[in-house]
Amino acid sequence: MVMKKRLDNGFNGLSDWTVPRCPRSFRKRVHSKKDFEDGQICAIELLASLAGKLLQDGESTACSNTSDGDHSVIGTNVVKEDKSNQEKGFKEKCCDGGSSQSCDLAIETTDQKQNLKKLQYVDNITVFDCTSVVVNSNSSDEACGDVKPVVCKTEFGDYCTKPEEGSPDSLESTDTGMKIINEEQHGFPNMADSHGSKDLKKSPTMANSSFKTGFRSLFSRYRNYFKLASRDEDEKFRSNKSSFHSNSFRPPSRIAGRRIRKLLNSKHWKAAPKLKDCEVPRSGSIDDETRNPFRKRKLYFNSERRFHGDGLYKRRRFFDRSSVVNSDEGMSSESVSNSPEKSIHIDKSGLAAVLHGASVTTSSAQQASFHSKDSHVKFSIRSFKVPELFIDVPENATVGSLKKIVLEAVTAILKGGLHVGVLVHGKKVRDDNRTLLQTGLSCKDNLDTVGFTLEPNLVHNTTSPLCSEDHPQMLACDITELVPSSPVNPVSSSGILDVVALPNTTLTNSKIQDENKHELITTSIDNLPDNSLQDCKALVPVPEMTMEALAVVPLNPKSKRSEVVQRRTRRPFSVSEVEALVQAVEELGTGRWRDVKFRAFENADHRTYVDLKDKWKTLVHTARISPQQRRGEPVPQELLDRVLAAHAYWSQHQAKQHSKHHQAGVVKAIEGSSC
DNA sequence: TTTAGGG
DNA sequence: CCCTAAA
Repeated sequence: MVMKKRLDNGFNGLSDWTVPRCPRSFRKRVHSKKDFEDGQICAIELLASLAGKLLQDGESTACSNTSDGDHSVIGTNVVKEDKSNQEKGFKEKCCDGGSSQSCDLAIETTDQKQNLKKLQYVDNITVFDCTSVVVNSNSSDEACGDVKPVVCKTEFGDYCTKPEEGSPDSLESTDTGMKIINEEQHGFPNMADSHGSKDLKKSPTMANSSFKTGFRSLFSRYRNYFKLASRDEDEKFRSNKSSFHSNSFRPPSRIAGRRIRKLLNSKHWKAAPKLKDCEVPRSGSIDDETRNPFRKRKLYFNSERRFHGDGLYKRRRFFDRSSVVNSDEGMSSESVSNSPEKSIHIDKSGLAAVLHGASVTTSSAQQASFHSKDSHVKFSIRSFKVPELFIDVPENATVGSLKKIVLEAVTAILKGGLHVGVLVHGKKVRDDNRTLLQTGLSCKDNLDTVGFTLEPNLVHNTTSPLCSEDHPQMLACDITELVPSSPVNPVSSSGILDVVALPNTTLTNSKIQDENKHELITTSIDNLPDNSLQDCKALVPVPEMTMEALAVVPLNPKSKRSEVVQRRTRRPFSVSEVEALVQAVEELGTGRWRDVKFRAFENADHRTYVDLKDKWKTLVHTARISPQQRRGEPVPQELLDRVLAAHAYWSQHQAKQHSKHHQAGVVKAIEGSSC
């Protein structure tokens, strides 16, 4: 139930994804000794069936069927999950990103025939303990663009994956899988001609909404991407809205954000509320106009414009969520998909290269597991978040200039260099000299409380056009899992994979290499050849798990704490914000915080209507107490007076309304009873 | 989802 | 700011 819900949210509520799944009994399989034995058999059978399969079908591939595939299990220890939905989600987002014109997103495609041989490759492997391994593997099917992950569990480091039944392009082979990765890094399935684009047409709004997240998710989805989030799309979308009078209108991105937040916070799911489209617009009513003495001016708080003027400006924003949060996000749709390397082009300018090169920062992993025998704490970083780019340009700016700005912004970030921060329980560990043990990072601990952050080296950015917002925040990453103390570099050793070897393509990578060795390591780990699995210690796989997979295989059942959400960073209201708030409340009254939010804090994503309401509450309180008792940034008395005035007015107003309502209700009741 | 109010 | 009941 929860799982389902999450998925739906993660994919913008797409409900038409009929994702076939194997019975829960399969997914929940517990590994036993028998599993181990079966695991042995499995490999052989796989090869056998595979060979037959290769002979059998040449190329006919009904993609829909293949992905649905029956679940005739070869090994009894097979758990399968279908990620096609995610892939689809990505496509939508991606395509939308292209169509929305803030950048030209073109997805390269390789020779598809090359992909025909598409094999399942073992993408990620997680060791939960010395006796169990979870393999999360995918097979790619370019025909439909689906990614078909298979999660298997076996014991003793043995593993097997289940080839897609009926899928000609399934093959059980790990090292071939590596090759595939290699091949596909030069391009990926043409998304335009897949069904993802159809969905786009169906739901433009949704598509639009998913632009940001989609773009953002590129990075984590395709681990060699640079994740770049651009806000301008939905900002624009919102600002195009000419009035606030539609109560039913909800900026999609915000909703998505809320959803995520909700996901993080909710312990239970409620039925979705109905849209109240028929609701009478509240803010525009004549009643308001005539009665509200405050309604005159419109003060729109825009944190950006207010401080930077209307000219071109860019600034960076960073994700302020700690990894603790991200451990949740990790289960979300965004960073889950394991897909072969792909490339993105944003124009032909340098950005593409930057994006590509920066891919190193990504990696994926899920939850931690560890060997209690050795005292090494093993980490694996699921993915780093890259600073979000916040771009605001005049409408009459050219697309070219926009591109340039984006490029500059990205370049500036990358040039600035990065630092790594470590978070434990959402708190930054500043003392570099502390041991992990002292920090609370023992192998016995839940490592999901650990987070790494990428912190831009702002010092070097002085020449950049970027201004940093607030405090330099971190780009949280999802940490997840274990990395052996002396990890092998499968990339170099195997020689198969050069995806991760892209590092030197840009300055970024070398930087990152220097500063984030861990990340590099874990990144490469993703592609461990299976033989490395034999060495439990050397195993540093990074499983990208879907939420479902996660549900299937509770990686760390003990860690309920992983759901602990870090408290939001405190962000005191500035005077200008207060002013905007007061202004809005004067006009709209208390009790309409959503409208207030849209009116005055449209672009201040970090201010929720609840925040505004709370702030108003404290403002009223502040206004009532003596100036000596007030703390924090002093609010001009004039504003406080207005607060009191407005509060008094609206309280009265509300009371009136209330009594009216009451009367009306009474009348109605009387009428009803008299009939 | 939004509002309202306590913590 | 968080949490959550209630709408």
